[in-house]
Amino acid sequence: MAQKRVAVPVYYGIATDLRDAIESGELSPGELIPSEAQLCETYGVSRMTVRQGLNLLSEAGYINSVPGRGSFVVHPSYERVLIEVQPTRLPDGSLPDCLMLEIGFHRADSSVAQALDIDEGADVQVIRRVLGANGDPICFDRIFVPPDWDLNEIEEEAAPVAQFVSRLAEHPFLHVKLTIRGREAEPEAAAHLKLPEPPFAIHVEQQILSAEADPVAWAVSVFDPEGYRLKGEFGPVRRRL
Amino acid sequence: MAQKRVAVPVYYGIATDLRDAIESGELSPGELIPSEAQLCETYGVSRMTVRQGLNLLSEAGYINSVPGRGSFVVHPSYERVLIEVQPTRLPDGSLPDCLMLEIGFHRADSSVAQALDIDEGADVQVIRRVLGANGDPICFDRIFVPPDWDLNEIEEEAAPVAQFVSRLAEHPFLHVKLTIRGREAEPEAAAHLKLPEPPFAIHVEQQILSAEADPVAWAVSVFDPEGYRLKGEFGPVRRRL
DNA sequence: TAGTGGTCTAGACCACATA
DNA sequence: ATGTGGTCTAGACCACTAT
Repeated sequence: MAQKRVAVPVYYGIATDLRDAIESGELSPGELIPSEAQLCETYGVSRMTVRQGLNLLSEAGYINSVPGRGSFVVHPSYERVLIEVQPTRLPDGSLPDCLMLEIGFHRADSSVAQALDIDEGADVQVIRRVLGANGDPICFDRIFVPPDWDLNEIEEEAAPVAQFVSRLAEHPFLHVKLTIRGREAEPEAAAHLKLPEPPFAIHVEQQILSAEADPVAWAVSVFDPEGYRLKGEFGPVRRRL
Repeated sequence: MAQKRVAVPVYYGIATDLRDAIESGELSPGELIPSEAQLCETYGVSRMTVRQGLNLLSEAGYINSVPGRGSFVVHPSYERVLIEVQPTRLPDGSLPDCLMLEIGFHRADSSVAQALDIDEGADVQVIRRVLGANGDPICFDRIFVPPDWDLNEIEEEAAPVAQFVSRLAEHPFLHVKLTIRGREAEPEAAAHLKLPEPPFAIHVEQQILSAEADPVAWAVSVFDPEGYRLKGEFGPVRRRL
C-alpha cells in the first residue's frame, strides 16, 4: 500500500528493521521475533512480502525459523570464517605476477598418489609456478592434474589454484577440501621465496573433487609468511543444495 | 497441481534439476537458464514457486539474475574459503579441554593499543588460556577485552575466541577481522605448546568489532602446526544485509 | 514493443507445536 | 482448537533490456 518503488523494497526494510533490533539487543538470541501474521499487520503488507524479509534475515544468519513455533533469534556462530586463499587483486589493484617454472609430466610420489587416488608412479601433469606481488615472490605452488588434460589453453596463469583447475576441468563446478598448515618449507620453495633460515612457511593444501566426489587435482601452495597473510571475515555456513 | 506434499517441495526439485544440469555441463557458465515463465510452464507451477527454486540456486552460487535479461549460470568463484578457526568438537566428538592461565588486568602495549584503538599503557583485561585435545596442548591464546567487562560469568571456557567474546559482549552480534600468519612463536607460547626448535607456529589474530565498527576485543591465538590444521571448504561470499 | 526479472497481493491448504 | 511457519496459486504492476 505505502510502498515506494525506486526506493528500498518493503521486504528489505522489514529485514533491516529486525536486524537492527537484534543487533541493538532489543531482541536477544533465543527470543522469538514477531510472528509473520503480526509483521503483516505492522507493516501493512502481505505475508509473502514479510517472508521475503525473513528469508534475508535467515540467510544472513540472524534468525532460525521452526515450523509450528516461530522464528528465533540465533546465537551467532563464530566457528567458521570466510577467508581469501590467494589474492586475485593486490591491495593497489594490480594483478599478481606469475612466473611459470614448468608444465610437464612427472610420476606420482606417494603423497600425490594418495591425494589423487591413483597408483604410485602413475603419470601426472605438474604445473609449478611462483606468484609475486610487485616483483616480490610470495607464493610457490605445485598443481597436480590428470595426464590427459590439455594444458595449452591456460588463460589466467596467476589464478588461484582452484580457479585455475576449474577453468581447465570439463565440468567447472568442483568441490575443494583445503588444509592450512604451518611447517618448514622444502629447499626449492625456500629458494624461490627467498625465505630466511629456518624457512618456515604457511602451506595450503588443496584437494579438488569432482561433483561425484572423485579427486581430480591436488595442489600445495607455499606462502611466505612475511609477504602474505590470509585474511578473513566471519560468515555463515554455505547453503548446500 | 501434481505436487506431492510430504515429499520434497516442488521448488526444491526445480533447483536440484537445474543444479544437476549445470554441474553436468548441460548448462555452462555464462549461459542463460530457461526464463521463469518457461519454467512455470515446464513444471506446471506458479511463478512464485519457480522463483523460490531460483532463489536457492542463487544463494548457493550457481546463478546470477539480471533484471530485463535473465538468469545466467555463474562462473564459480574459488577465491574465498570457509574455514573452521578452532574446533569446538574434536574428531572423536569430545570437547577441547581448557587450562585457564590467567584472567586479570594488564597495561596495553603498543600492538594491543593499536588494535583496540586505545592509549598505550591503558588498562585492559587479559585472558590467557591453553586449549588442548586429549591432554595435548594445541592452542595458546591471549584475549584482550575492555577493563569494565565482567569476566566472572564465563560459561564456556573453551569456546572459540569470537564466540567467547560474543557471549561476554552486551550486544552479541559482532564483526570479526581475522589474519592468519605463520611465524616464530614467542617463548611463552612455545613452552605451553611444547614446540620444537625453531618454534614455528600458525598465528591467528582476531580483531573483534562492534556493530558500529568500534574495536571491542583483540586476540592472538598460537596453534601448534603439527597438532592442529585449519581445514576449510569453499563457499560463497556472505550475504551481508 | 515484447520479454525479462523484481516486487507485491490476497488468498489457500498443510504439518506441526502448544495449550 | 489455535497459532505457527512451509508451500503454493493466479494474478498484478514496475523497471529494465533487447530488438
